[in-house]
Order: sequence, then structure tokens, then C-alpha cells
Amino acid sequence: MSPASPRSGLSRSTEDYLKAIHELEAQGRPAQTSAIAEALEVAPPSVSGMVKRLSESGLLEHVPYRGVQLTRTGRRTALRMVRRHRVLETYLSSKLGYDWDSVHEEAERLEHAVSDELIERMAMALGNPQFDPHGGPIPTKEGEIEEPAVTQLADVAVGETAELRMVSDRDSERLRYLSSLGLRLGAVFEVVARQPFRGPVTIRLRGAMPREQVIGHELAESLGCVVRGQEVG
Amino acid sequence: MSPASPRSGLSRSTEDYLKAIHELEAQGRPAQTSAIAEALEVAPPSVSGMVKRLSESGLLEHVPYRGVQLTRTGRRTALRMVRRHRVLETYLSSKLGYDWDSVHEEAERLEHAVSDELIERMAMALGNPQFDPHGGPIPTKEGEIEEPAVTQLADVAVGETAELRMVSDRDSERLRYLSSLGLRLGAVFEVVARQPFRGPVTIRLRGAMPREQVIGHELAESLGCVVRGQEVG
DNA sequence: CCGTAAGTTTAGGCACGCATAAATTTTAAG
DNA sequence: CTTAAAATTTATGCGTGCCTAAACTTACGG
Repeated sequence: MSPASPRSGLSRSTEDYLKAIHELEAQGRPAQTSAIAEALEVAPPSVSGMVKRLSESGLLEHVPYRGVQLTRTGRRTALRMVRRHRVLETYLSSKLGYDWDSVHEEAERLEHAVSDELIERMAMALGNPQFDPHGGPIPTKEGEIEEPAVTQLADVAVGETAELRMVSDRDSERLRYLSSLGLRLGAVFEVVARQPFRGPVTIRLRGAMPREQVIGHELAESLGCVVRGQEVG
Repeated sequence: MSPASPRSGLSRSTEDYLKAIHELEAQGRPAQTSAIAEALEVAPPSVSGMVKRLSESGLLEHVPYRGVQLTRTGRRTALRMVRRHRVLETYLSSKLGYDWDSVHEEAERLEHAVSDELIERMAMALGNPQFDPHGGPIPTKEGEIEEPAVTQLADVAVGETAELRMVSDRDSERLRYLSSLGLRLGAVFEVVARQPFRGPVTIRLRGAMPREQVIGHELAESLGCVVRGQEVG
């Protein structure tokens, strides 16, 4: 008997697979075995085995050699996990002084152990927040989620002014680096240069002490911004 | 590979076994296979198997057919789990509005998932409390615990006045019943009668509306009191 | 259209943690 | 002291979830 998560009756691994597959689907990519394996840091044959179990449980559909797709039930469970994760991150950050670079790891473990009751109490205590500390939208209890329309910093034109709205929570190193640059959520900046061939982007942060920062292309792709148009510095 | 708890490197089950064995030892009873099996609600052969693994890991010593004893390391881990459990219970109760009859179940799951860091942050936010919502002493970070000297209500003499100091957190039904009687921690009452042959105890609660309550012997054994001596109502 | 590289699945194994049934040891009774 | 009852351990087996190695599909370049 594998340990069951409260109420869902699903194992920790199962929840992790569903969440990972959901994320791949959300990115538009078909959820292939190798992609799942990479996301969860397991070997591809392990994924094949789990996919078989999950499809037998009706949580996803599997077309051999092609990929998988979550069923309605699978997606519901995945969104429930996303809600748990993001409410936890928000709570840890707001109420217990965690930094945005350390919440992810803690939430990743807790999301399998908390009850729905506790999540709702935390959400209540926070005033039912809509976004987590990285700007990720928090699905409602009913499983509704609204992805904010953001533009990758890498795609913002020179001369535009933009605001940082969303960042991946995956790499805490990266988050610490962003903090050190003064790039927090809500930070406003102007794009002053963009090098071609996937080159870096240069921005000027607005604030008491405006500074110019050079952001590598890959990092710039992971930053979700809202473009405010061309403003006069 | 079994899922590992943060930092301890031990599985959920391992942590549960150590905690259960610790509790048996604390009660003076030798930790026998059957007692462990009963506490964890598993079959005795499962205990034999786990005991073998635990003793190979140096967490306890096993004398075949006799019983088991925690090593220094085993006890340290067990006390760490007790601290986690009780800090969690206190936090859930103080900060998230849980009742004393519902905290145990939630803490039971969370104790395996939280990091030491989170426990210390919670303890800090609570002002480093010494007791959990059931009056159980919270071990320090260093693993020191001081069992309060309490008397079972079943052993308090007629005419004595006592204060409720500690209750088992195991049975939430029982806790709800106590609440319904007005018997919370700190409640002061006088023992007005005791029936022989493990019969019930009758108490009179002090307060705005004094009431007499009859408490069954078994329940009275589970209530830890501090006797205040004979006072005039 | 054929063959190879890349991706996927099957085959076979292992550790954990649980179970039941059978063998063993201890205890307690006569 | 012998023997039956109770407790414990050993023997086996099962499901989960991971692994590596081998077999199999699919996609693609020549």
C-alpha cells in the first residue's frame, strides 16, 4: 500500500506526474515520455510504467509512442495540486517570512501532505490571493485558472517600458540573482538595447537609483512582463 | 527508492515507527512487537521486518523475542518528530483557527513533510511555546523535553481541587466530548465523588455556572491534572 | 525506400513496506 | 515437567516506483 495523500487517495508520485504533465500541456508541448522524464528527473522507462498505471486509473490517455493527455479527472487533480502549491508559496512568503527563492522547495513537499481544509484556511488568512510570490496565477477551489497575458522580456522592443509580472519558481539561484539586480515583481524598467542572434537584453530600472542591467537571452525568456508602451524616462 | 523526509533521509514509515517506539518507552512499557503493531495499526510481522531494518540502520537495538530499545540516534530522531508534531499542532491551533480535536490528524501528515527551517519559523512566530494545545510539552530544538508532573484525574482524591493540564491528542471524539463538557486546558474543578472498582469520578467545574459532571474511569485516566489542594468552593 | 538515430516500450531486478501462513520461542498452566 | 496458549519471527507474496539493458517504433537523411 502506497501512502495516500489526504482525500485524493493518490500517491505522492502520482500527484507529481499529473502536475508535470499538466505543466507540459499548458506550455502547448505534447506531453512526451522523455519530457516527463526530464521534468521529474526519472528515467524514461519509469515514466512508461507510471503512464500505464495512470491511464488504467483514468487520469490520462496514452497513445503509444505518441504521448499522453490528461483526462478531465486528471486535469482537475493537477489543478488542485497547482492551487495547493501556490497557496502554500504565498502563505510561506507572507506569513512566515520566506524569500521568493526558497518557497518552492518547501511547497513542493508540503503540497502532498496538506489537507484541502488547511489550504482553504491559508487562502482565507491571506484574503484569497490571486497570485503567488512569482506572479503565478492561483487556480480557484473550483479549478479555474486564468493565465495572465504576459510578454517574455526577450520579446519586448527597444524603447518600451515594461513591468515585471511573472517569473518561473523553478530555479532558486536564478531568483536570488534577480533579487540582487533589484528585479522584483512589479519592477518597472525600460528596454534600452537588444542584441541579435539570441543575444542579451539591456534594461534600465526605474527607481530612486536607475541602473542599467544586461540580461542574458535565456533569462530574458523566463521573465514575463506587461508592456506599458513608450514612456519618457 | 522510498521517499525521504527533508534532511533526516528517513522514510515516513521509519519516522512513524521511531515516534511510536519512543512513546511506548516514555510510558515505561518495554517496546514489544505487538505493542508497536497495535500503535501503528499494522500486522506484527510487518513490525518484525521494519525492526530489522531499523536496527541495521543503528536506530534501535533489538533483542529477539524480547523487544526493542531506541539508540541515542533513534531517540534524537523521535524527539525531533515530537517537536515537529507539537509545534505544528500549536501553530495550526493558534494561527489558523483549528480546534484541539482536529490538529492531530493534520500534524500527523505534515510532520513528515516540513523542513526544520519551517518548524523553527513557526516556533518563532509563536514565541517558542512550551506546550501544545493538549498540554503536551514541546521538546527544544536540541531535543530536551520536560514531562510535566501531572496526576491522572482517576487518582485525585475526593475533596481535592485540581486543574486540567494535559490530555491525550489521539482520540478526537474524546476531545470533542471534553469540550462539550467545558473541560478545556486550565479548567479548575473539585472532585466530589469517586466510585470504587474503576468506577466513574464526579467533578464540579468551577466557573460562572458550576456543573457536576460524571467522568468514566478510563476517560479519567487520560486526563492529566495538577492538584491544588483542598479549597473552599 | 532504406537504414540509422532518436525516442519509447518491454523485460527483468531491486528496495520498501505492507500482508498472510507457517515455524519458532516464550510464558503460563496443570 | 510437560504442554497448550500467546507472542514473535521466518517464509512468501504483492503493489509501488525506481533502475538498466534490450527490443521495438518512428522520423529522417541520403
